[in-house]
Amino acid sequence: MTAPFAAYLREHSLPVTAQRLAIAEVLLSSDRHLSAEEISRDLESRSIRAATATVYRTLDLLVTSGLVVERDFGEGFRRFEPARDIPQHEHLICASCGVVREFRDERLDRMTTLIAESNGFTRQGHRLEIRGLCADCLAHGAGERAR
Amino acid sequence: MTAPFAAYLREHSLPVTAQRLAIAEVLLSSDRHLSAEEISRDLESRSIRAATATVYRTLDLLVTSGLVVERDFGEGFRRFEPARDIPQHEHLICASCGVVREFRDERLDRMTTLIAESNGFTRQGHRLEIRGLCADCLAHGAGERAR
DNA sequence: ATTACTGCAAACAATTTGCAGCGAA
DNA sequence: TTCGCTGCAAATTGTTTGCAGTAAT
Repeated sequence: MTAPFAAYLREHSLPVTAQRLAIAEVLLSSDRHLSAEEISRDLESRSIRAATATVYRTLDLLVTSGLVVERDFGEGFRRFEPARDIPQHEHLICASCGVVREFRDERLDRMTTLIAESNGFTRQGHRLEIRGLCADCLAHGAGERAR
Repeated sequence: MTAPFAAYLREHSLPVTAQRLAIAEVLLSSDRHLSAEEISRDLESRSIRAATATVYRTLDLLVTSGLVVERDFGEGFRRFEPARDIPQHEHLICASCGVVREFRDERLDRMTTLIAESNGFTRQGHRLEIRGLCADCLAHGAGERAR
């Protein structure tokens, strides 16, 4: 899981350290959108120690390497997810429990390009978030991780 | 411009103070998406003094009153815009100069509702942002207010 | 008179930075 | 060895909160 990151580091003659690999491992093997704090906690639970600053510095590296993408769901902090192979996708966020579901819709690229053009802009990218209630939260009562 | 806010305050038996009116005036008469700091600076330039805390506390009031909406463009701080009468609109943001242009597209409501449903979610709302270069920045060289 | 507001400064949370010491290459 | 990394703590930034004093009702 961490091989591509190690490769990236070597290619750029940057030290391949235990902390960097551990952080990459946690994030790259996860299928969730993790915050810096969640990564720190995960490392702690695995009895791997890495200072907060190191986590942030490594996240920078992972983002510039292209292996990880940064997300901002307006929570007041950032989240990170493995880039995987999905070229562009959108997020469905449960307003109650916070679960994030990804989806892809081809129409959006075309649509946003047209909208941009009709406003005199040249499109570079877009971001769509849908908020709502997931099936679970709808079935059971109020959720927990609300915001 | 500040009349509806004064009305709101009176209806809720809350003091109508000079600071509150000044902050509402700055924001409600603006057609931009202002940050708390920009509002503070604007007040300063008009020689009106209001502490940062007061600006934030008044912004809370304006948002709960429904006269102002809060936005998060992932800049690390929030922006506020008068609610006006536009029920729902999206943002086109210039990646170079930061200018924000609003647009509306009816299809999005339907489209996002369907997408949510096909993923087992009940749609509550959505947010679409398109990033690109505005006509000006495209014509002239590199912009200034990049991020 | 009440009650809520205001400014100020301290408190906070997420993130960044400076620096001495440690560890890859 | 030589850089660059790491931990730690201090610094930053956007925002919130506690409190004594002040102003709106």
